[in-house]
Amino acid sequence: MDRQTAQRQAIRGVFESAARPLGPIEVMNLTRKLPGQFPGQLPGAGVGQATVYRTIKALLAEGWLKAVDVPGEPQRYERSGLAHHHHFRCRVCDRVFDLEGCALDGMHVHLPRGFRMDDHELWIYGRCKNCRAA
Amino acid sequence: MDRQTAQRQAIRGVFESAARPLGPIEVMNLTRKLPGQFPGQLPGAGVGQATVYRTIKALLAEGWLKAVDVPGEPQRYERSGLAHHHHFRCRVCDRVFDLEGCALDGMHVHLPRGFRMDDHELWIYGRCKNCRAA
DNA sequence: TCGATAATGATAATGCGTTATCATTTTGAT
DNA sequence: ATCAAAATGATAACGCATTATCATTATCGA
Repeated sequence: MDRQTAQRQAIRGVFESAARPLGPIEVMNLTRKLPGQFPGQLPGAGVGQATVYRTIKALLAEGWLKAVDVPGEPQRYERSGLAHHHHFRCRVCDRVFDLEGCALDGMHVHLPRGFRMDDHELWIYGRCKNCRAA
Repeated sequence: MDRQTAQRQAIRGVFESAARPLGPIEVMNLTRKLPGQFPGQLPGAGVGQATVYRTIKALLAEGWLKAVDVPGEPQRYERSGLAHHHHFRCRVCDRVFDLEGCALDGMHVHLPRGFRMDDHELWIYGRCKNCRAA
């Protein structure tokens, strides 16, 4: 991860403009929609999936990305350093969106005696704006 | 699923006494601990994993079991018909426990305009009683 | 008790997400 | 501009959970 390539720029760009967690294939498809991202790029061309996986791995290692464990699905990834937040998964288009804030702030969660809570994760399921309209 | 067998009894029994969601391999291992569950059972014998998978599938189909989607892991299963509840995952022993009640009761979750919430899921991570002591 | 047939279990096969391979291309320091 | 080293991408290989296969065994109605 020490050379600058058009593919890596494209991948970082996709994450930065997404504002939602993306899976590897999602990333690959989004790079195909970037027009003329790199020199000599054919229309509709993009980044190969091996490169997407490799680059995500490297971006995780350097802390630029963070894994999001989606219940019942393979991992997606989002930019790290975002404020504490949770996610919404649309049951129609299957995309995951960021939600602002945390409904649990200051809330008390009742645990069995002797259990200790280190962390939590909240998932909201429903229909996103697009899929509700459709 | 129309014959009564010792294996099916054993599997149902394991779920009933577990009070927590179990994965197929977990179920298989637990059946090995049942002493003399079925005629001619050797000590430490249990139910084969093909049978565990098949039986879980059947119990899901008849509504006796319900899938639990654990973030970042394969599905586990629990008895259906339980009251609304959430889960605790111990980061040491990796077991999942039921929590009573719901911290979100009556809470307001802020969604982007146009989004609709149908359902939600809360995961608490930490150390269970056993692993905290150890 | 008998016998049709459903269930079991060892094992092979599948599906899918991810990683490794390797020939080719690109980068960036000289 | 040159060139060693790194990156890419097509594809093969892998790991893992799950499902299918099929010979053997168990069930339960007649």
